[in-house]
Amino acid sequence: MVSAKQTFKRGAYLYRAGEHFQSIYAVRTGFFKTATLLDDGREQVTGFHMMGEIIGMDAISTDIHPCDAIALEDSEICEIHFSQLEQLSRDIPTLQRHLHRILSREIVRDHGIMLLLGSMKAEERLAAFLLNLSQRFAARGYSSSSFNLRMTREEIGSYLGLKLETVSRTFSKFQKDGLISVQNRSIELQDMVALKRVLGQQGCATGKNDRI
Amino acid sequence: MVSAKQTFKRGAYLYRAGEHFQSIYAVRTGFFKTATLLDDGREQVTGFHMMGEIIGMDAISTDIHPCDAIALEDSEICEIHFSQLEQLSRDIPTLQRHLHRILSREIVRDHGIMLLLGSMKAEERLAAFLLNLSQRFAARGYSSSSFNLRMTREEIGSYLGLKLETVSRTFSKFQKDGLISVQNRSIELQDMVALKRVLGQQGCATGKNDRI
DNA sequence: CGTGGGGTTGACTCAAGTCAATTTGGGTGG
DNA sequence: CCACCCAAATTGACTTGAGTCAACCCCACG
Repeated sequence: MVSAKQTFKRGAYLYRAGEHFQSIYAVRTGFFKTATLLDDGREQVTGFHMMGEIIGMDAISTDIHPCDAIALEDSEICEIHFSQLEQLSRDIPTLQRHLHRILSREIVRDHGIMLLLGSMKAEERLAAFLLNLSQRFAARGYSSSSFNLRMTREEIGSYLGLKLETVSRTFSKFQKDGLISVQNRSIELQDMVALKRVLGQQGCATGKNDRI
Repeated sequence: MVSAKQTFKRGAYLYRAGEHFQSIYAVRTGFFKTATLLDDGREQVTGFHMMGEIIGMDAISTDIHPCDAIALEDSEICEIHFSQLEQLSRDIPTLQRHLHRILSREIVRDHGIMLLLGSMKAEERLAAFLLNLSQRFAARGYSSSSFNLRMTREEIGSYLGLKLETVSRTFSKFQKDGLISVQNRSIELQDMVALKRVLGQQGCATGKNDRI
């Protein structure tokens, strides 16, 4: 069912919008973004995906991938043939349950982002974003306070519903206030408590280990 | 598996956030909203659900309902016991596939809303909202151009990431421009082409029969 | 009949977008 | 190895769309 690992260079497409759906993919190492190209040419980022996360589940409903998946750094992927997975999950109830949980979790995550996009302001969005990345790195055994962003300011902005200038300005403000230290893609969270306070003031629950 | 229909009066809770998950629910007649209560007391609407749609799938991942589901008018519900559904879908591959499609479709819909919230402005959001409702009514054999809103301006705003005043103002503007006719909850779409143009200018694909 | 929740409208404010100028830094080819 | 180049990032000045606050209307309902 799980084919051999495949590797993808930075910038390579795992799949493209419009392609026929056959498999979902588990990120083994590296970092991906998923994004849809809008009619007017702009790109909307729908998610960032790191080690251990599953990509491609949004294609099950139509058998067509609705978005692109692009490696943001050299990455390794496990392809999971979906109809084989379905077959197997018929015989293994716990696998079946696990699959359903994963699908459902994706829905919950999306609701979290809807919340963020619908009711938070720029600083809160960025704080939520950084804390979420931090948690996900921590859960994978990396530093929770110091990491490299794999994506551009524009991609962050697209994901968070902000313009790249706003992302940049907000990072600068956080740095000025001593919450973080940024230089280019490398980030250090210097005062997580304060970052959480930025979030907390507007009241948004961030799922613990979840991609927001 | 499918228990007898249950009825819910307007304002009644189908389930509440925090309750244990056991079943998903198919709306037979009526209209529901799902919403989460934020820490600060405000409510965030995550969806509106009408005849034929399934509610509660976001609870599969944790076995706890993450949001409330509330009837916006007198409604009938079919409860679907989820572990029985899983059991059955082990024996009926087409049912299994159908379930997966439904779960995946929910993800796709959420991505659509993320798009809306992240990149559209007020008029575009409202136009998308109205056209989406119109499509869903049409798909169920009701008029696509004339219907009653079941929700308040505040609930629409919460769903679309706008304040109720903005919703009201934008309706008024649409009316002034001859795109729609509103009085209170009753809406008539008078110029769908123009409404689609409002959408089109920013470039957002609206799924055909999908709840956005 | 009141009363109150839902809705509309206006005046004002401000957060974020836009436009533009500059700096930085990584990658490439000579 | 260096110089150049271009994409990414930063910062400033200005604009604007939507939020805020407030007054008011209008039914529906007790």
